[in-house]
Amino acid sequence: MRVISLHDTRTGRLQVLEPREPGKIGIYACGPTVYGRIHVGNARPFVVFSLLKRFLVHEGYEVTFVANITDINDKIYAAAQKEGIESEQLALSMTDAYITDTDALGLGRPDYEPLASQTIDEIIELIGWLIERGHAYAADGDVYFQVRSYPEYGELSHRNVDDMDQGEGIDGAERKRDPLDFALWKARKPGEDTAWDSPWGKGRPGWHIECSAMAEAILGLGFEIHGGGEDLIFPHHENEAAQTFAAHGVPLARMWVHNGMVRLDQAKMAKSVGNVFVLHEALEQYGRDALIVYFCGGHYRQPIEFDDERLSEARERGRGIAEAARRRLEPGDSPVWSGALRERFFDALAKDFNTPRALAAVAEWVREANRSEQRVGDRDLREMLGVLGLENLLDVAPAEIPPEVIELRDLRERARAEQDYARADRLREEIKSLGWEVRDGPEGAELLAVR
RNA sequence: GGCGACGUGGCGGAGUGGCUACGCAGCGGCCUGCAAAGCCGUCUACACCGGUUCGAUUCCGGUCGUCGCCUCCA
Repeated sequence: MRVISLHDTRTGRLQVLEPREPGKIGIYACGPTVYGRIHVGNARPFVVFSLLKRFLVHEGYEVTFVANITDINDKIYAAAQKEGIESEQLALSMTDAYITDTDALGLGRPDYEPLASQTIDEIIELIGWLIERGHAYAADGDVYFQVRSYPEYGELSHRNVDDMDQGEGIDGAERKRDPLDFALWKARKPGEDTAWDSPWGKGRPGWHIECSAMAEAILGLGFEIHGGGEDLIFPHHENEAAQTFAAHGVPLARMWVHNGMVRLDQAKMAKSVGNVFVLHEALEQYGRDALIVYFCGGHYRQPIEFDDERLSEARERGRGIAEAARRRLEPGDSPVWSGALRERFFDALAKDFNTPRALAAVAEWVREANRSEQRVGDRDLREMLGVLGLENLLDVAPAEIPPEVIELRDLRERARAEQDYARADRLREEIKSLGWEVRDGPEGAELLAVR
């Protein structure tokens, strides 16, 4: 097993991955709040942590990957009301859409995808602990976490409680003992069409508590990797960390790993900014291969710009790999030169999951194969690409060529043999108009479907 | 204002105290009737100003700029 390290937000440095139990890793990555179709930005953590899991599995770990779905939230109420439907119905349909959209990424599903609405008992229990330990208080059916009762608050996001701009007139302000306090439980408000019974009356969980509860319920305490977009560091993850430690005296997670933002026009892609590109349209336009290559083309912690040039380039890179598979690869063991590149690939991933470096090793592998005189065994490349979810690039299905295209190809071959190149070129154009490209090679003319 | 990250060749994007990243595009060449694909070569960068050092793109300080969080947010 390689030594694997990742950048931990809390300590601000690379940290060696050390499991609680040898050989086992738990990953919890915050998923979306389902009140609309997800956008490319939402897809990044899904991709990053799905691929990280693949890598850890490849390295021999038994990995449990949890990605929650937040289906109770103010935004859901608001969006449902606007559409004139029940919030439960909206959450349900958007959850379905989320599954469909992320399925299309072709990376499989996380091992668990818990819903906030199905973790209410655990949430209530956790809040109970917090009250009992003096870290939370009930007020008129709401329950708040008392930030100043927890001295470590701010540890994850590296901020000082006293430095924060506080006390904006947000709801519940008059019930809070301190503007810093945040809601664990919110009493039902008029217009809200879902609510659950609790010791504090009918209501629903606040935003952060559900993740603490779901993560603990599935992965237990002190699991290895808690992840998500870096915009969640504060307050979401800070609050999660605080709640769990305050309730149990044990850290929620050992390591906090955050991905950078996807940007559109130099600004964070976000529904609130209004500059979103929805995932399913990106998938239709560029294909999942291009999307995956695009995400892997930048280090997960850096921001990446979403634009046509970058996506087209990613598609081109994917095409190049598939092209090599078509013309040079065959099933079987890879040549000796492959070993060093394979090592470079996995070493790159072991050191803070450096996918751009890993992709560089792939590129060199492909070039090496292309310059080979004979066919090359694809085993190592398949193994490498498999970790990035791109092994399908190697499975080039021989296309079904329509008879009329073959006929034109034969006519062209005859014209070429007769050195009637003008005719041959016309025939090529004709073939092209039918969606096929002719490539003349030593073994005759090949036909390729134009993508 | 506070905290954090970043500024690399035409465009992206890694990385390192001294040694070719890599990709895409361009250009030249090989191959080829032409084209495409592929291969070879080429374009040799590290915001600015100081400092440390035999030597800094890489370490330290400052300046300028960009972005993220501090309120919902992947």
